[in-house]
Amino acid sequence: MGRSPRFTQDGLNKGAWTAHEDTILTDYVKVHGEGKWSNVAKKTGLKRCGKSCRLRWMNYLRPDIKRGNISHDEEELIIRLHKLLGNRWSLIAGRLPGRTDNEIKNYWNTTLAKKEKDFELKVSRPIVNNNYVGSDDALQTEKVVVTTVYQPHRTKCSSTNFVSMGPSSKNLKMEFHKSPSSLSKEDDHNNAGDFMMDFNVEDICKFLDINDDKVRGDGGGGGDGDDDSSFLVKLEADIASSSEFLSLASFLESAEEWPGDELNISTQPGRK
DNA sequence: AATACGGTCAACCGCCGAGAG
DNA sequence: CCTCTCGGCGGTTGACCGTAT
Repeated sequence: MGRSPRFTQDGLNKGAWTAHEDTILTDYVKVHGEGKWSNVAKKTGLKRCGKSCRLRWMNYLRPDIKRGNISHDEEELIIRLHKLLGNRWSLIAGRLPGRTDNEIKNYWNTTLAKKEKDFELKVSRPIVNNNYVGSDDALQTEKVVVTTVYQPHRTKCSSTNFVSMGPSSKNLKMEFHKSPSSLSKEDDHNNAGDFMMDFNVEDICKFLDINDDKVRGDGGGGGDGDDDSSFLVKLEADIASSSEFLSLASFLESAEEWPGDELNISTQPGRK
C-alpha cells in the first residue's frame, strides 16, 4: 500500500515508510515525546520532513491506535457523527477511541459515502422509536419544543427552540416535547413524545463552531446571560430546527458519559 | 494466463490558525 | 502589527491488491 520510496530535490525521502524508519521515529518519540516534529530529522538523521513524521506517528505508529475492521457500532457512530458534523474528520475521530481521522475519512470515502442515503432513516429512527413516539411526519413539521428540567414549564408550541445557559454550566439537560398539536390522544395519555437528553456545552459549541467562553463566562468575558446575547442569537439561528436538535441528541447520546456539574439553565419561550 | 478495473488506504499537498519573535 | 514556523486539518493522489472478464 501507499507509495514507493522516492526522494525530493532536497534529499528528503517521500513515499512509503520502511520498518527501519518507523523504528527510528518510534524511538525518538519515546525519548522526546510528541511534538517538535521538525527536530526529528535533525536529531535522528531521518530524511523525512516534520509533517511526514507527525503524520506517520499519528496515523500509524501511535501505540493506542486500534487495528482491525471498523465494527458495526463504530460504523453507525461514524454515520451519525458525519450527519452532524460533516467532513470534520478529526472531530469524528475524537469520538472513536483508537481510530484516526485519516482512517475514518478513508472508510467514509470508500465505504460509507455510498450507503449514506440508505442510512439516513436508520440513524434517525432509533431515537424516534425509543423516545419520540410519533409519526415521521410529526418530525418533519419541526414542532419539537425544548425546555429544561430545571424550569419545568413548557414553552408554547413554537417553531424555534430557544435555550439560554448560565455562565458555568458544562452540561445541559433538555426535555424534548412533542408539540401538543402533533400528539395523539394516546401519546398524551402515555406522556409519549417526551424525552430527556443531556448535552455538553463544549460539544454544542463545537457543533456550532462558536467559542464556549461565551457560555461559561469564567475568567471574565463571558459574564451572565445578558452578555451572552450573541451566543443566544447564534444558537437560536443554528439549531432552531427540531431535526438538528434530534441529531445533536443522537450524537451526544452515543458519546461517553459527561461529568456533570450542577446546571444553571433557564429557558425562554421560542421566538419567531 | 493476461489484462482491465475498481476498491483500499498510506501518504502527500495546500491551506489555515496559533504562537513566538 | 508583521513575518515566520509549526502543527493540524480536509482533500487528493497513487501504489497495491483482489476480482471480473
